[in-house]
Amino acid sequence: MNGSQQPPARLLRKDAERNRQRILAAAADVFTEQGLDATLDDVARHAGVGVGTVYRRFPDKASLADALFDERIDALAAMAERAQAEPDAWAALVSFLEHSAEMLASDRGLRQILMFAAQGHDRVACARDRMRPAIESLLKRAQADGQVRADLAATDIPIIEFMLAAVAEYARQVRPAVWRRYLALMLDALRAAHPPGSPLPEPELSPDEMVQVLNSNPLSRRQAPHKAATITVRP
Amino acid sequence: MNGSQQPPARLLRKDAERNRQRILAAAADVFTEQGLDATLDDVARHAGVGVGTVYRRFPDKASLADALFDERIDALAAMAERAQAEPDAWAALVSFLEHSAEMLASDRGLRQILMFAAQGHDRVACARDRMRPAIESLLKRAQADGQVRADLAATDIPIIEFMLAAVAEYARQVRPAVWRRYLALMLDALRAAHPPGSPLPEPELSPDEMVQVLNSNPLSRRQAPHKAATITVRP
Amino acid sequence: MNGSQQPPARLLRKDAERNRQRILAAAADVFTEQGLDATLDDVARHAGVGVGTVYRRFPDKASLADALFDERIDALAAMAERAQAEPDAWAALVSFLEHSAEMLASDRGLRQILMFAAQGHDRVACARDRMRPAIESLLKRAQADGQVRADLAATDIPIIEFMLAAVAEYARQVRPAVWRRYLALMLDALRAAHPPGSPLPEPELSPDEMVQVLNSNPLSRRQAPHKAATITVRP
Amino acid sequence: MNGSQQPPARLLRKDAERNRQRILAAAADVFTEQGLDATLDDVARHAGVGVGTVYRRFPDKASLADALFDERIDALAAMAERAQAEPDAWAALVSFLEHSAEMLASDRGLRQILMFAAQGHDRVACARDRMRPAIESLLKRAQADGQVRADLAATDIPIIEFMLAAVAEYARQVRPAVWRRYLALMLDALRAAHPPGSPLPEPELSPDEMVQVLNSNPLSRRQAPHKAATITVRP
DNA sequence: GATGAATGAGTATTCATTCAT
DNA sequence: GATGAATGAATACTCATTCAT
Repeated sequence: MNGSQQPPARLLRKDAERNRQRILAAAADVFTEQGLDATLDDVARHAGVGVGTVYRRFPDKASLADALFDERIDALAAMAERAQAEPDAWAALVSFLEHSAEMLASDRGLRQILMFAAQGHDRVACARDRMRPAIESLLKRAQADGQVRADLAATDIPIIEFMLAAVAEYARQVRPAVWRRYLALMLDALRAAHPPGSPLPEPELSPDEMVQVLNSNPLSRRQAPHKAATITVRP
Repeated sequence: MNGSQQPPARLLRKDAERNRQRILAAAADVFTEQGLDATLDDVARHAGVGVGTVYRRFPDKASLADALFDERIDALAAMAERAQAEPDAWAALVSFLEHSAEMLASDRGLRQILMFAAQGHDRVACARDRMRPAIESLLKRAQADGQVRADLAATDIPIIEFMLAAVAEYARQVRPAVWRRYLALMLDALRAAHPPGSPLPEPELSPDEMVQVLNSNPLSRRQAPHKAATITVRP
Repeated sequence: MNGSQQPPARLLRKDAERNRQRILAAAADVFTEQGLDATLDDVARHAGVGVGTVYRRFPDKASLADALFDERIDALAAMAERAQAEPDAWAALVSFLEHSAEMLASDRGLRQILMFAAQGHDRVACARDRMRPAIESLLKRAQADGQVRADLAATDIPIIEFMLAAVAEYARQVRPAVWRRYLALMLDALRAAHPPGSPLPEPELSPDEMVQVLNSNPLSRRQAPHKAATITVRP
Repeated sequence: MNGSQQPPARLLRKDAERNRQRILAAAADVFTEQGLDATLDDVARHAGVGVGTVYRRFPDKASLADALFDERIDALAAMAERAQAEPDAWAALVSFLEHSAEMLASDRGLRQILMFAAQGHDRVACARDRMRPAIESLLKRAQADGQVRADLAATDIPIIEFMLAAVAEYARQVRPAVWRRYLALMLDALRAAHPPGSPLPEPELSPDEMVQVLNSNPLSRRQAPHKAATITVRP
């Protein structure tokens, strides 16, 4: 999907890299099927390696989820960039929203990572950063064309995706495509042609706040992963 | 304790009912604060009863969550009914959406129940049924007045609530009120005044499907816990 | 040994108390045989209960060790008090040192608790406090009689015990009684009759420092046991 | 790497010896800081080699610790010999006791090896043997001068060191120098000038017994790791 | 020879649920 | 009926040791 596979900083031995890929693939499978509650033992079994191997590549469960997230964000970023090619600004934005929602709708693990997982670290921030310019450009262009309301911000886009992902998760067993209905609703809301009922009452989340949101979510509670000093205050 | 004194069944039931209420109240508190991950021991402690008592009243954790859900749905239904009093049809609908979203935004447990919990039984279906007429009436009236697009269905309303709840959960630590921004967007989408960008592409979830959705969600999935027999042979 | 069994603050149900005692006895056995590295599963198995039961009574492994320590300290305190009965001040001190070293020499678990375990909490401090008066009185009396050098402090006594325990641990398999040789040496060092080679070069550990020592030892690293706030400082 | 070029065995051994030294140095560092619980990966990383290389040079962790012990015993032996230079016999003995205790006090790993580690092989016995003559000579000379009690044996000296090491380990975080206090006490006990309270009650450990002690200590106990076969039958 | 990847039994701890008192 | 004691499978993660590259 995202062609040039982002290799882990230092090049791994060929077999190690193969295992790394196996693990990521297994994690994708297992998380997609069972959600993030799946055990790493399960992932390891699926990958045909020992748990130790999983832990050698990813310091903990959250990191594995992050890596997956990271990889998928690349795919989303690529989508955002591909969408720019679209001649019509509105069509470009819609195309991005639709394709990325399709991606979210078809991958339970990704959905859950998006909804719950996150990392106090740079990877996710980086990932977000990688997406942001493309999204901003899509949005600005549509706003410049007068096709999208001016009070919409770039950070609204991922949140809208998030809402659609929530619907997809909710109805996944019964009507996996029903999120399209709400995407259509949302698109109507984004149009600028009509006078909005009222100015949007809350400022958008700033990029900083987006990071904080991620850091405040469950999987992030990751205790100081590597030799961090821990001070304990008794209640 | 009062073993020898056999009180009439009625009275006992009254006593039991008091316990049941205590437990529900405690569960509300505890789940609201900590989400559904709170332990039943915690709930029991809050309620001032033993865990055993909780299990006497509710067959398992999911059922307790269901009962809570059930209760809150009553509150939502009441809200929907109160909203009818509003003279303006649009204002009535908005009032309902806003107040119920406020309720969801302030109660983590309820949010999680809405998002994940459910149990395939009649209680939840009944609960939904209780809400439906009021919601339908709110919606129909606003549609009749031409204030809301005609292709909106009654089942869309809870799903919109659900989307807002997802946002509230997501941003709870950082911007607990940001859901209002997306409510405003949604309201613009609901207005009928403007020509919709396109007809809504997916039919709404039917009431039956809403029930199925609940039945398909995590807390229900509880398969007979994996009880694998393990035989250990020493060398 | 220490007659009136110190009951856990709140009275336990009879069966629960029985289990508690079983667990303590099993822990004593197992720790004595294998040292503190024994697993709690092992202790539970020895006690004929499930691990969960052990965890119900003792929040973690260290607490179990503490409880044991606590119990034994009672026995030591009793010894110190019994020793007071001895008419001769020197004989009293020697009797205490000897009997308590015997106790340490015969119980590997106790030795290891003394050497490594400890608790950031009050139990151990309390335990120490329980012993201190008796030890101080034994020592002061012998010093008043001119039988023990004046520069010896009450906190030196437990440390001397500790040194003997270390020897006992070291030689346990080969010459379990050899500690007596070093006790005799030590006793000679304690005598005041002769002019000391030089004043003792380091001040004794103050009672406060004794507590700190315990708190700084491995088993204490016990992370905030119950809902303590944890602040994590990245390196 | 240099596969095709077959260097003479000697050269390889030289290279290997350099690695061996690196590993020992790294182990010294790491064990000194963190004690024997440090992982071999850590040691290897510090040494700038792979774990495999460590295993090529030392059959297991215990052997590495042994080798270190071995090396340090050399340093101790050197100390003992240097101490002989001291003109006064008592001063020579004190100098040795003090300097070797200082060494133990400043090296956690060495302390732990002394206290716990050992391996039933010849190396450690040899090491002990290397020290013995110097210690015996120091002691005999002081006894001949009438400065040290006659019933003291050469094997008492390492045990006294051991006791001081135990104190140093115990109080390391709070009062790292407090062992000097107990050294001073011990020195008073060693003096022959005064009539001993009583003859020492246990014979000293014989050199043979010293070896047995080492062989009986924890790191050796390593039983064939419990490898229990586990068969899991799903219901 | 050197490397570091792979292994997997082992550990402390949690929590839904059952059952004796 | 109520209580809370008991249970034990399950989970994330570690590390000594082996082995393919």
